[in-house]
Amino acid sequence: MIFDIQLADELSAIARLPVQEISDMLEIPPDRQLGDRAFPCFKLAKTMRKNPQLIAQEIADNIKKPNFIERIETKGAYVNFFFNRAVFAQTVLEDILNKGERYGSSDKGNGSVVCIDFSAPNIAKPFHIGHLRSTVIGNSLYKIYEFLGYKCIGINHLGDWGTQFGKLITAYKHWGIKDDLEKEPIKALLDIYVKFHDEAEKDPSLEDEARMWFKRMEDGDEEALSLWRWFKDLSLREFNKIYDMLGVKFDYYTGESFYNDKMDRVVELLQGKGLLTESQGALVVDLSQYDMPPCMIKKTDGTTLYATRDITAAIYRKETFDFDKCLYVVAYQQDLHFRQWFKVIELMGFDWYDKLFHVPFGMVSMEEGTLSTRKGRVVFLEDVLQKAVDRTLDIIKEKNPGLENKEDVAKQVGIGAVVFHDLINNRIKDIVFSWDQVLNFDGETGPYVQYAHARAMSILAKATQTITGKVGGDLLTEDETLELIDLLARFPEAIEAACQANEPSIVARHTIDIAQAFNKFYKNHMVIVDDDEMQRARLTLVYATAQVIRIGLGLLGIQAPAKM
RNA sequence: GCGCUUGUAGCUCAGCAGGAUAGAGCAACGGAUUUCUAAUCCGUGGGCCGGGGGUUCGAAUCCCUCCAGGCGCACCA
Repeated sequence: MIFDIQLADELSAIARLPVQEISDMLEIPPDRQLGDRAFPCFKLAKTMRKNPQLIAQEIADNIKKPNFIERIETKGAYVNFFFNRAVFAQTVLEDILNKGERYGSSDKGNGSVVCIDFSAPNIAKPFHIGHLRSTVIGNSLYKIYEFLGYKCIGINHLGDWGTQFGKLITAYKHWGIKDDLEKEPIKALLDIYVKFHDEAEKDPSLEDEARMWFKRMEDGDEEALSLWRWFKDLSLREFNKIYDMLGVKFDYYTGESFYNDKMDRVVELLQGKGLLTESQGALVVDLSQYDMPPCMIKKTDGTTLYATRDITAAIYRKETFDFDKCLYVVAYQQDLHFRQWFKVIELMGFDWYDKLFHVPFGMVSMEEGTLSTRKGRVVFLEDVLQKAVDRTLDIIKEKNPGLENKEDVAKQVGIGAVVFHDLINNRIKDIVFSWDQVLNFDGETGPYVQYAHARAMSILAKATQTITGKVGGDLLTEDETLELIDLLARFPEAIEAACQANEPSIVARHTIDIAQAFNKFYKNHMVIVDDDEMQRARLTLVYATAQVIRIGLGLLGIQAPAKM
């Protein structure tokens, strides 16, 4: 934040430490009574060989006070700074007013390219709650990076190739009904897929048939390929329904099949570098000196694997987009897989190996155990979204029956609740799916934030004054007001931190904090009051708050209805 | 067995490039609405920050070790 930099500047002049270091040391006291910012002097004690309390006192006595600091106190080894609340409010709100919906954005990225590989569902398999995380985390990272000036490329690396399609074709040939597939494609595909596994246990020849069909696909057989294409189209149509609901877009849908004709070259490249060794009939890159199992490039039967495709895709993306960073938003189960093939990229001599990042996230399971489509232990995302929307609609009918376009709002809020629920905690945490938690709209939830925003919008609509350029910071000095403004002031830092850690939850948390502070402010201070100046000042704060909440939600891929 | 990861209130979690008395939400109980949306707000109770060692002026945070859970460990993706 600009203030902290200014403060660090002045401190740096006295403490004789670099501004950055000082700025990192600045902290927020545990209690506002102590001050608004604090500078601990313990560390200086060593270099200056002096009692830290004395140092604190010296700093307090000698520092040139920036204009937004009203007074300075010391307590023990801490120098505590108290804001001039009027100046602080004035400056922060002016900044938000000026930047509008770009508040918190920057050009830090300077147009450098970030590829984000996310979502990547398997074709012909239902989109369940486990697939949601990659989708919403990736989508949010896309927006965060873009907001900070990066050029983002969202890639949906569809699971659209492999033996499972041989199975599907076989199953379709035996039991498929075209009408079912057109009507409810995913469910029909899943049905025949499950049936295939049941039948194959009794009649193993079905497996051979499936392999035969996949071989025909790989050989370019038109019948096999057109069925494959049909399945893929049907699936994509279904996936797009969900992506539409979530408001998620991709720049490319280059799935696994896209790299079929590009892998030979990579295998040759590996060969040329002398990295491939034969092991039990398969081709692998030995990684034993890096304490990892070998990375398999070709199976005994000569077909390629996941790693082969990932390596190929990475090289293709580097050549095509010249990315500065490539993020893989994939569950943590695959940690080893990524470490392995990142190492292979390094061994191949590509100096950009350190620009590849696995962004792992925790598992979703059910109380009964891990998700398993085949065992029927699965919750379809569409059902979750639908239930959340239905429940929202019930609540709206009860609480706000006069609301127009109820259905639209219910969608925004219901889906927002599900998305927010997935983004609020650190990505790495496992989630045990619970309807109670997903459908809870109280407290630290998406609807809570949206509600705060709607309240703010409602005030703006009802106000008798309008916002002028004048902020009236001298009227915005109460405790609750300062708390809110300080959170607004620190919002840009939260976005930076989220970007640096590839962690959308940081934005989600901060946005919750703002909503909370706003609700507190709302409770304690009437906005629409007779005093015109006061009304205008508070209105400005309300306007700024709504603006920032909207940005925060937007970065999470969540909408902010004006009424709910 | 080895590797990655998690362990903080009854539950879900934040805090973890060390800093002042460990914070939220949910659940429970008790309050607040003739005023801008009560999907809200206020209050009460609830904690050997997994255990033990170490580093430090200072450790939930860093290091070591142990314990417990999750995940992974070549022909699936």
